[in-house]
Amino acid sequence: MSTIRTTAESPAAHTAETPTQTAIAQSARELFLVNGYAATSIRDVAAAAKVDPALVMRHFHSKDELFVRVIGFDEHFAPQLDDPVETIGRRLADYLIAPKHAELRRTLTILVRATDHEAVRVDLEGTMRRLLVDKLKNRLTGPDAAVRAWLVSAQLLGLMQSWDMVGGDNASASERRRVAALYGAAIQSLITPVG
Amino acid sequence: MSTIRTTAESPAAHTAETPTQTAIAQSARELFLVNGYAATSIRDVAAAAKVDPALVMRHFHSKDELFVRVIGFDEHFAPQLDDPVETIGRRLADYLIAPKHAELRRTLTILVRATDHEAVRVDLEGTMRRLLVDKLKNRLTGPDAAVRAWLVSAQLLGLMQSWDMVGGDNASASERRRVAALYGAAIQSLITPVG
DNA sequence: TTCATGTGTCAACGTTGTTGACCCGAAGTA
DNA sequence: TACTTCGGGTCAACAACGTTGACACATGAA
Repeated sequence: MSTIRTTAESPAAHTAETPTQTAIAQSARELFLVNGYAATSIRDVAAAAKVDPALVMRHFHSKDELFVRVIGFDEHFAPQLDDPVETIGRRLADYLIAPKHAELRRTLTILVRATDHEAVRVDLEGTMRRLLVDKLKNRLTGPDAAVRAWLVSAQLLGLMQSWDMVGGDNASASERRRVAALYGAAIQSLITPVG
Repeated sequence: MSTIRTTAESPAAHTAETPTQTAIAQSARELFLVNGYAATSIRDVAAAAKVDPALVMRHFHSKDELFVRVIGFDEHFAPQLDDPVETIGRRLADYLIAPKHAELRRTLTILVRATDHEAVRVDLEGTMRRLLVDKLKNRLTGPDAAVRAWLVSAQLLGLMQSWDMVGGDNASASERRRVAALYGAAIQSLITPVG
């Protein structure tokens, strides 16, 4: 957990405006990433940002909205999707599994876990479509391009879920390579099917 | 939603003992499946079962424990795992996507969504290992059998998550066939890898 | 009888997300 | 100048939540 760092370029810094809003957004992102959605209260966020709990509501309207505004991830998938189609699967798996992308993994894991709340579910669906599915769809040839792109995003979300459950971040470099090779091939089978 | 039915053979009926416990368990399962974890309160469950809220706690100790006891799924994967290894991927995809297995899909979806709570996460990991990963692992030949079995379970959970997000239960029969063929092949690429 | 045990009831606790009334200083307008 | 408007910020309270402890009652064992 302590390896998670909220960088200066995190989405929180982009969407907030006043210093107070920025402080709330950063505190919220840190607490959500470490403790998850349910275990983070608005009062916790307010205390960490040293503001009144009601002020958090004034600026972000609800816990759902605060979470969605602050837990976004941006443009992480774009570079891999510009690869030659034959290698996109492996590149996506490599990227998601790389030690340096622990914060992205954590973000996706926390996001999936919060989908019990409809607003989060809608946001995650939209973000995955915008950042991954729509772009990937345009690179695909052959039938069912849209369905195949969706199934790739399903694979990625499933990997994040299980990766965290089995403590994947403790895996050795060689284990990571094997997972990347295996899961990359499984993704690739949707990008360039043999049938 | 209204298509979900809690059958007489649901796990709730097996683990409960007294009539009161059975009534609580059945009400809880129905409400959790329809409304999800967060949107179902213990008071809701108690009202549906016509008992005192405190009695729910007496019998099930906490909301987490109630959820885990009541939302289990049993032996759904066993038949497919006895297939010839060459067809397990397609069979798993077919099974999960079949209209008649809507309650299993709903169960898995709700379970994944509740993994924000650690007790649920631990239970889901254990159940997937017991019902799928350990059995599948023994059928696999070649290197990394355990890792490959885990990645298959990751694929299945991911499919459930995305299937619900895009409203898969409204898909036509031909769309289901295409998804089953495509995703089945992706699963199969982990069961019998080419490399 | 007496004791223990398990079922069920009731009122309350502490915490949660959320709201409405209020205060204040800055900015605009007459 | 005086007056209004508006957004930032504070405070106390609300209803709902998961959970607990004290209590009542029945059954069966000793």
